[in-house]
Amino acid sequence: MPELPEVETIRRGLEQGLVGRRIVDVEAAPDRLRKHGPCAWTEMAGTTVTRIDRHAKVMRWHFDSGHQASVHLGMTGKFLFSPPDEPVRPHTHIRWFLDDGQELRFTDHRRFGWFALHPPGAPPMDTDHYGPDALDAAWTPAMLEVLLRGSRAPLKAFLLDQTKIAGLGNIYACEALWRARLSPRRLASNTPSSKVALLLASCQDVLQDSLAAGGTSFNDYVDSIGEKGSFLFDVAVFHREGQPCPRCGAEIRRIVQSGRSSFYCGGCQR
DNA sequence: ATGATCTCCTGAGCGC
DNA sequence: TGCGCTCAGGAGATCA
Repeated sequence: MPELPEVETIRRGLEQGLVGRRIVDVEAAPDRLRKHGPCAWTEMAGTTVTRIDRHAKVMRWHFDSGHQASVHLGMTGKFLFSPPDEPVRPHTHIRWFLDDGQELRFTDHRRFGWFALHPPGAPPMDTDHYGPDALDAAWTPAMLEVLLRGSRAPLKAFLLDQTKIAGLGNIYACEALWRARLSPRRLASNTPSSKVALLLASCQDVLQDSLAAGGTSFNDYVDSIGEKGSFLFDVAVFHREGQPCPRCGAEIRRIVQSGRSSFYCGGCQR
């Protein structure tokens, strides 16, 4: 489940292997992904990706033709560089044939991801409704506090809301709340002022720590070269129901909030 | 207007 | 062993 650190790791991998390479040809199955933008993917043939940036979990590819593509990996989206003779895996939706003889392949078996190609002069608006990227240096506790006070959702739902703070997913929302010693059930608007700075720092630190470790390697996450995350990132509560809290020893609980699992320590998260 | 729920999709994991 | 059921979850659509 790629979240911000995983997407950033993949973005860096693509920056190494894709940027500056001419795309000789593209083979695509247009109906296999849930959203593919106004342009046919084959319009990428003959272009070169000049830059890749990222907002939250969405990558933006810039082409020398002026096209731009928004890319979301959903739950299971993956990019893999492959030699051309490598067998094509099931659920491969796009293949880019590069001028160095390599292929880049996009696979996504659950098809929650999207690859939206937009024409020159019509920049994608896919993330216009997003809040600032969680790692944006411009964040201040005061900004976060305004958003918290204006919400009636539980803290966990608040952190998952990409229109407020963009980039956190289920894993890091759980982990950030644990670090801040805040219960996922607490209403966002009831977050004590004295805790807002800690919550912001916890969100950013958990993402930075994971990024430093190459992304959490849960389930089937791999970076663009096909390597698993280095797995150095230590998860305190996520998927650890029934185990002792590494901080206070109380049992880690699992509850369902807005249809998603929240893991937290009933002992030290208030 | 806001938050909760439903929906998409498929493989993994489980019980019988 | 193998079938079939449930679950996971990002985020847009829909409901309350």
